[in-house]
Amino acid sequence: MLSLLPEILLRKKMEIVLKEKIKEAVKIIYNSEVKDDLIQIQETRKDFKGDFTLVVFPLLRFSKNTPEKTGEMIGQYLKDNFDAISGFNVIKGFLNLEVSDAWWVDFFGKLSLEKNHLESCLVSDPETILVEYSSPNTNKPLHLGHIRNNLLGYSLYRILSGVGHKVIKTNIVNDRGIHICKSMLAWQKFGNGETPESSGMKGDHLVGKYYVLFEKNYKIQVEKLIGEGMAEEEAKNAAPLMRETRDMLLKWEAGDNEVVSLWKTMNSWVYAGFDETYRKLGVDFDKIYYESDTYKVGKEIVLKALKENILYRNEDSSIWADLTPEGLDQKLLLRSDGTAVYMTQDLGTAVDRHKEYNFDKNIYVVGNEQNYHFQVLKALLRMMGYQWSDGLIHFSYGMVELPEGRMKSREGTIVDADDLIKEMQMTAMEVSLELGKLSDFSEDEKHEIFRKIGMGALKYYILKVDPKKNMTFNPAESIDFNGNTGPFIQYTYTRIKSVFRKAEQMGINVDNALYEGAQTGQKEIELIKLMRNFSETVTTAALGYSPALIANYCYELAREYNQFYHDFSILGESDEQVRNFRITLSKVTSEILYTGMWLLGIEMPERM
RNA sequence: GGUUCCGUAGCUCAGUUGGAUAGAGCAACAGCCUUCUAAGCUGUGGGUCGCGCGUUCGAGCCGCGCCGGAAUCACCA
Repeated sequence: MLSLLPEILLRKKMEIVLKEKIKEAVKIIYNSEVKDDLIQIQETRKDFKGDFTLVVFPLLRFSKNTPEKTGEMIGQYLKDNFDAISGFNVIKGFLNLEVSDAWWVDFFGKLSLEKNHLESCLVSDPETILVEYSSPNTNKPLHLGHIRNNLLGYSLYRILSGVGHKVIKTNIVNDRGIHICKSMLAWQKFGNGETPESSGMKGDHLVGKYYVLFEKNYKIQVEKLIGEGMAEEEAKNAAPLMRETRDMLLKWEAGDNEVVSLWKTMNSWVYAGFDETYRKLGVDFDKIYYESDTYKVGKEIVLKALKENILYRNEDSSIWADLTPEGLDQKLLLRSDGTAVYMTQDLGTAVDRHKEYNFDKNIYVVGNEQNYHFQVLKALLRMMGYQWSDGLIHFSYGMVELPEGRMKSREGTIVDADDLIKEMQMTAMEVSLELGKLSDFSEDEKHEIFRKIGMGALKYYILKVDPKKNMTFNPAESIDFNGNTGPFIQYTYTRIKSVFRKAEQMGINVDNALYEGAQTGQKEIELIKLMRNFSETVTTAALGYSPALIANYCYELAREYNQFYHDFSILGESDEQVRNFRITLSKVTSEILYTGMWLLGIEMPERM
């Protein structure tokens, strides 16, 4: 259980103190001891007057009175005995408590002094957490699905390290296996020595081209065999290309020079391509694992478990686990020809990692299509006696679909990551140029801004959705920069920055704007209330692995600020105290927006 | 068929220990720039929260049963 540090207590203080006061009230008025969980305090809904609301229904057993009367009694007690409460009203069974403006302003004063708004979110018991994300295959370029994966993984890293954990970003590269051999074989057969240099193609795209070429020719062979009267399953196995691929995999595992050399060359092309895409996405890794290393560890583990009779060998000498006692199925761990499967290497990777980092948690950012795989992985490790398998967490996120349905390589509907990134930045450029606010910037500066806006739009669009859910990626909608979007939040931020530039011109010191005794309005209080929720949102996001909570929070704060900005003049305010108060309000808003977006891996431009 | 997940406005999504009259954005329509950035703000319309039963003072949220959809159950990864 998470214990609260003093910083978060500050933010939660009102609820905690209120609870104590209400317990006191019930004790004095009704002579009863109340348990904590019967005192339900929530923020008052906007359509009612008040700041905090006590749900009185659970207390009726003590008052033996109507909800209205009970609310009245407790409300009156609080008003009389608690300075911060300036008034109350009772509607049905809800006691709405009004907190004095002075309390809010005082709270905001403390908030504005925080150097880093994440301090209030720090956990008291930091853990060592590995976050594995991206996990590409080296036979194809990255696509939209990988983008969601990378953005979620990276944001998770920011959030978890932001609240104080020691986080290691890892990537496991799927650089071996039958699928890799397919591209290699196709290149050997049809490539005529083509390289990224000779073709001018990005390496990962070039290799992907040969993978597609393989599938195309393989399909023709299979159809031909079926036409000759062979059953489909048999034809798939008997097709010459498939046999050659399997041979190649055997040679690879045996360390055949020619095959290994080709493999190294083609992989290096792919890595160069991936590095470029990662750089554009703004993600990176502390440690990269290669399955070409870990599958060996996996094999050893499997063979050891076989000796211990945890696994069994089939007649054809393939090795299996019987997971039926766990409610799962039989699982193959080594093929009859002795080669490893996906699960084998994942076993090896997990054991390797635990040896190296002794992690508390190992979070796998992997799509929900692999839910079963991770259920099996955990069960296997448990079976084999690895206690730490409890720390394996499958961060299972939903698929990205297009308005017309799933992406299908067959139908050419795969959204390529590089294309998409480029398109978003182009759109940002078009919109910016049309609005024409950046005419005094150099070309380089402008492009840096377009990049931030384009990526901000893309990242926010994807991260605002609950990771667990499948999402629809609507291209037309994703390039809309109005409403609940990344650019909307960036825009709010740049507006504040713009105010500060103006303030500077006017000779006003933004960092030290004193506002003692400033009169506040309802809108200002609303903003303070929202800002108060930041640390709790981040904490919940960290515990629930949900960047979406932070995204939606940022949106809400930006929307609230924009209303404030629209309704009130900041620098034009004649009362200096009020003006300074609004300046500080703007400053803290910009800080929180910046930090929130930072947790999502989204950069903020200073102007747009 | 087994397992897991999902179903909220025309569309995309919020709605976290069960709480008041279920919220945003997009799209449509009507307004607001001599003012700190209109990528903004305001307003209007739009809902049997898939259906039914149950638990509860109270259910979008919890339980059971249906209906609809997705994923998975490979000697693929």
